[in-house]
Amino acid sequence: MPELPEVETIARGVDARVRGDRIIDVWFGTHREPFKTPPSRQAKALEGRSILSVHRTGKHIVLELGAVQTGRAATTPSKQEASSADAQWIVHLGMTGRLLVTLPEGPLAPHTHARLTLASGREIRFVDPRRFGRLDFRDLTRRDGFAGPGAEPLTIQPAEFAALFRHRKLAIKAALLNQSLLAGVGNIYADESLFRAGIRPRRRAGQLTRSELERLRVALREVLEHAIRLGGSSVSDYVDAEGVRGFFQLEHCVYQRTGEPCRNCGSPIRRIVVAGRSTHYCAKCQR
DNA sequence: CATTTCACCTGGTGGC
DNA sequence: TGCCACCAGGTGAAAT
Repeated sequence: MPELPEVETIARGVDARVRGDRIIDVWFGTHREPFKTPPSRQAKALEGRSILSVHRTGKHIVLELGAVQTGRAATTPSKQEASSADAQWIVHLGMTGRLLVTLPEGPLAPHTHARLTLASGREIRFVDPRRFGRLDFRDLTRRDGFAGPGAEPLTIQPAEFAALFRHRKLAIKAALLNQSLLAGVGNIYADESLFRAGIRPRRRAGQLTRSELERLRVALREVLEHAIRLGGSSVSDYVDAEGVRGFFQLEHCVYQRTGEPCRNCGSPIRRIVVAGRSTHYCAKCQR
């Protein structure tokens, strides 16, 4: 379901609701797929920890966690900085995952795999029908904090961006989807940014000119920033932490618009398959 | 090593 | 209505 703008929207919403709260109880479902770290170990490690902050890295949501508090429950939210976190809970939403902050009495959605009861009375829920999402606990006293290999598309500079694609023979669309190059770009924003930059998805990454690459870098950043402002794209059932849909799907120029007229020139949008994924483009506007 | 293909899951849609 | 093929926002292992 979620690419960078959707994950950013969710992370911001969750942060606003649970920052400074504390995890007092953890329930996990019985399906094994969502758990990178065994669920029994994750549950034990999460219980009692305070949530210092929540943020996005690539398509991952990272909860920065403070040490387990002993004795009486703290009633005042922690003022600690994320830098003092000694653990992280890392959530990847896969294709259909949702991370919701609800009240415990709220209706339980099918395919709910995790419920974290908080001291405030709220609850964090992870729901994922297809079970492609992943939940992972990381002990920062034993290893470094989570960081994917891919660069952040919102802040990468021109030279570094160009270097990612140099000498590569694969299609630029496939390269954009490779999370170890850029973190956070998925099928929607790969297609939309290539349209905005006027570049055909099948062009070989290493053959793009310097100016085409710079157009692509700027187009990608603008598309992602615009989508974040609109709360992401709700193609089928994506919702943010409050269950609210995004609006960027209304502004898609090519994604899932096969046969419809190009918003720029009117020619029909084409659908092809690149890197095993549906790919949409305008043959006239993209060269 | 770089690149491509496919399996992993459930659910929705559209054709017959 | 039922059955089936196909499609879906992702990724990582296996094959090439």
